[in-house]
Amino acid sequence: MAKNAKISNAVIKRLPRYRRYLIELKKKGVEKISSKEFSNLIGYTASQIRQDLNNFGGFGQQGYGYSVDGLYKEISAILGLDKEYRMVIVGAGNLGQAIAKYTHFHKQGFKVCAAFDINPNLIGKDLDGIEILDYENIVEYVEEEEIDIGIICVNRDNAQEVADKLSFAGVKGIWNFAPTDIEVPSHVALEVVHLSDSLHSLAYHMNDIQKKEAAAEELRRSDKSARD
Amino acid sequence: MAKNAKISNAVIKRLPRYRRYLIELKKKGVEKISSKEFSNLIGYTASQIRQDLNNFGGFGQQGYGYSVDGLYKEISAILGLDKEYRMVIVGAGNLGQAIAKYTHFHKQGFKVCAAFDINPNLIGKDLDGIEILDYENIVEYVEEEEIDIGIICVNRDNAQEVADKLSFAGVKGIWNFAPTDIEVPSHVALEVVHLSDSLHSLAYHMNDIQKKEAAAEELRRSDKSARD
DNA sequence: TAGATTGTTAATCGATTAACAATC
DNA sequence: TAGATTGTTAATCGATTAACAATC
Repeated sequence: MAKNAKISNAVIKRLPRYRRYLIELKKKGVEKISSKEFSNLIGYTASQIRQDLNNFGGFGQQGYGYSVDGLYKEISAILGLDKEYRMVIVGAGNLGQAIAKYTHFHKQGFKVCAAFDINPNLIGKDLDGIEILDYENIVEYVEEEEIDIGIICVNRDNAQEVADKLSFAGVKGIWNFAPTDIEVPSHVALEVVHLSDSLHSLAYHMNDIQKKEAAAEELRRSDKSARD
Repeated sequence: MAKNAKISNAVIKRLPRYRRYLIELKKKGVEKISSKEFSNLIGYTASQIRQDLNNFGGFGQQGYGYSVDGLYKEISAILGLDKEYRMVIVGAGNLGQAIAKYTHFHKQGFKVCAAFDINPNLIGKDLDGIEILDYENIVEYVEEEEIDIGIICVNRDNAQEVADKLSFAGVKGIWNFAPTDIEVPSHVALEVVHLSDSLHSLAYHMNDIQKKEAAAEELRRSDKSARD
């Protein structure tokens, strides 16, 4: 059964992934799956899968496994994906516009209701049905339209100011794409996407692989010369 | 001094963040910082900061602290940011176009050389100086132009095929934005940005906060009625 | 030199994996 | 019922934090 203990973020971060694989299984018509079969598919240990799921409840059946559809529905509910979310984008530059147009989120119940900017050349424009409005009016819009999530796509220097305004206006969550760290009140959830950090991490791993390959090559070379 | 042991990914993921704060400090003209001062700023413990840095070398000086500029340069070098990287985008839809136009990466030495698509309506177009080319020709382009990184912005179903082709063509790293897991050869570095997963995680935390607030409210209510 | 702060070892904490009794 | 597989406790592993000797 469901526990009251705090669930670690490592577990939460795995849930969307479980859910993606369950969607694939459903598509293939698979009706049940054991933790061992799931382990082979998703790459987590069977033990970890059972531990993770048991944080939320006993969704399986001994001797049988887990119902694919049942588990899909449970995880969707845990993540809150049985609800609809209303979002605004702040900063209608390239990234903001791309997210506005990215219909993928809309299909999953995350609706972009409007975008906001301070640039008079952008205000009034339409992005595939999503209007760019004046940032001046964001607080009343968020209140009146009952916006749940604010997406920050402004530059680094303005990110905190936008986060403060969104929090004040009453959003429940902030999705930050600005390349800086921001602070939000404890009643606002914060999720960060640091694209630059991600790219830097990629650069590290690329160089690490190169370095290891060079070292291995050096070893072969010196081995060979020792044999000669 | 630098160790040979494998450095955990948790450490690597913190390096770009250290670097961001060091840039801010440099801007402010701060020349040295102790692990304790850095801890107050960045929010990691002083102990963790010293541990992290000592994975790569003894960059500090006892009794003094760390040189801001020196540490910035060391971390930049560790991440491989003292080099230039040549990138291609595969999939010139909304996201691909946004990344192509996002000049932020270019400033940091990550140059988008071209975008690729199969859509005849897109091929030949120009995205702020970046041309959209025919995906047919991607292998020879990557080879001839010595591309280091492939950015996957195609849909889920085509992501693995694209990853295979990029790996075959000789990229050293793949940055995957497609909402699916892909496999790459061990000599290719892989970094993933799962936007949907991130959004789902945000949804979880929003609902978690709401649930806790509701529970706290309920507690106050029942407390009050017990007192009455 | 005395004070400050690192580099590094030891202790703690938390997350993952293994084992197995419960049970379908 | 026997076999399979979960739910859950125990053991292990790895990452973080604390402590302190080394040293600038």
